[in-house]
Amino acid sequence: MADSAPRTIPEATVTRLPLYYRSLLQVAETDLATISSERLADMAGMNAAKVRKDLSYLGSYGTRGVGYDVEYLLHQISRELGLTHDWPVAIVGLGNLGQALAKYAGFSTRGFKVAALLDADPAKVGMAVGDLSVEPMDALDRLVRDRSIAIGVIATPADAAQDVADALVAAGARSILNFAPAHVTVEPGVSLRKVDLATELQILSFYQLRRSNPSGDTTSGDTTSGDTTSGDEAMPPQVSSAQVS
Amino acid sequence: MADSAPRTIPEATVTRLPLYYRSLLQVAETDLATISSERLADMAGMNAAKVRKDLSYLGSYGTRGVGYDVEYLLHQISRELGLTHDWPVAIVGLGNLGQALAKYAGFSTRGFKVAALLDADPAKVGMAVGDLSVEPMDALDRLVRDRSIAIGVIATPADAAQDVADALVAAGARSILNFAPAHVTVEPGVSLRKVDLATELQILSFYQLRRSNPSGDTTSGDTTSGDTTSGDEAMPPQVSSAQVS
DNA sequence: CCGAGCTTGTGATCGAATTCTCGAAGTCTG
DNA sequence: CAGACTTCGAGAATTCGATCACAAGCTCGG
Repeated sequence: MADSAPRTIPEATVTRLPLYYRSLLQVAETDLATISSERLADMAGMNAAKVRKDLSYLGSYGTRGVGYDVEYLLHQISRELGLTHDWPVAIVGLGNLGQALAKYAGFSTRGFKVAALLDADPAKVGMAVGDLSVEPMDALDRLVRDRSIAIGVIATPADAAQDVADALVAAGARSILNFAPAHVTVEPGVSLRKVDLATELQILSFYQLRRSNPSGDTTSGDTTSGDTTSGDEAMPPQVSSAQVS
Repeated sequence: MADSAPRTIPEATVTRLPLYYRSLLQVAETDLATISSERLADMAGMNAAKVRKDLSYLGSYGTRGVGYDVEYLLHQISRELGLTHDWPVAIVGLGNLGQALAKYAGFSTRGFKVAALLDADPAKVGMAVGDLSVEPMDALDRLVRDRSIAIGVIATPADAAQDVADALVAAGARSILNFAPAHVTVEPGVSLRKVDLATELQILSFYQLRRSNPSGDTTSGDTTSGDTTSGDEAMPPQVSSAQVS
């Protein structure tokens, strides 16, 4: 038996596991007991070969000629992603975005639980958001400790992001998701991912511009409506890709 | 003279241009007129060689021994990204997230303008968010046409995402940013990017788990606090990476 | 129990992205 | 004006990810 399997899952695969997970959750609500790599690929917007290779990193969980057992695969992926219990998450910064995140239901149904809300603004402290109330920043250490928080979400303005990140790390958080449009650095051993709205839009803008205007001109006003079918010209259209922070 | 320069900017580079842009904006507010690739790399969380290679795809805009002229480079990048004028953006779905996005100030300062808000819920139609009011979905065609909207943002629940995407494309939008936790497909020629909160957290969770627990066990209750310094063991910590949709 | 038909798992291949390295080209000092 | 110093630009090498192709293994019908 033994785990001689090389436990090295490529990073690119890790980022796709949540997609498979989400698709499998959908399938699990139907009556299908098994799913083929091809069908799973369709659902996740992937191709079958990639799905199989990704899943093979977890182990040989499929059955040739049949496919993958949905429940079993779900279990394996959630085990791999550490979703068998809810992670407590702290949200720092309760402006528009922070409040929206705090109220976001999808959180709780996908392996996470909002366990603490913090804001530096005294006017916000004490405010109820969802079923939590906002705490002051100096409560961070205590909250992280008492509630076993390992993941922090930064939803502050850009200029506070680095300080908040430092505070989170100092308090013991080892994973940070940064929504602030600022680059923050953390010590090695702490995971950091970032989501930046403006960045995403700017990437879209790049391809949008190139589509209507192969050079780099910007004075051309509006997009000519009309031809909805053409346009597969030079740009890689539907891909989301990477940022480092 | 001529543009024999191969106008092929790698996709990975495109996703980083916004980061350079953001960093350069910061620099522009200081008195520094030029910046070296190394300093820019520091600011953006990158390494100098990558920055130089990325920028070289835009052209030879640097001066050896000196660095890059901040203003000039900003201009070139914003031209390349199509940020010299504001793109009108439509936001569909004004729940927590949609409202937060609509009010998000960073939008307007980075090349975009919220130009229309739509929601299928009659109870939300007419509601004022920021300085716009929410319109019904059947106004989509008209709004996209009249306001030259090319980019649509989906902030609906998952089960509405595909329909909204179809409607946006039919109305003439050619770029879509999807915040709903669902996979949507669009015809070739339409750009699609996705941002999924739960996905990001799950990726963090993966590495978090591996850090405290090199195998795949999940029954271990809480993260052992204490050793904040160790842990640079096997995981690639601070990288954000790609999803395809 | 055997052969036909699926579907997985994975070695091999291809291509893209990152990193390394160093010559070229500029500035600055004395 | 010469030589030391800085920094870019880009070829070369390497790493990483995606795709291909097919043998292995499973089920099912007869």
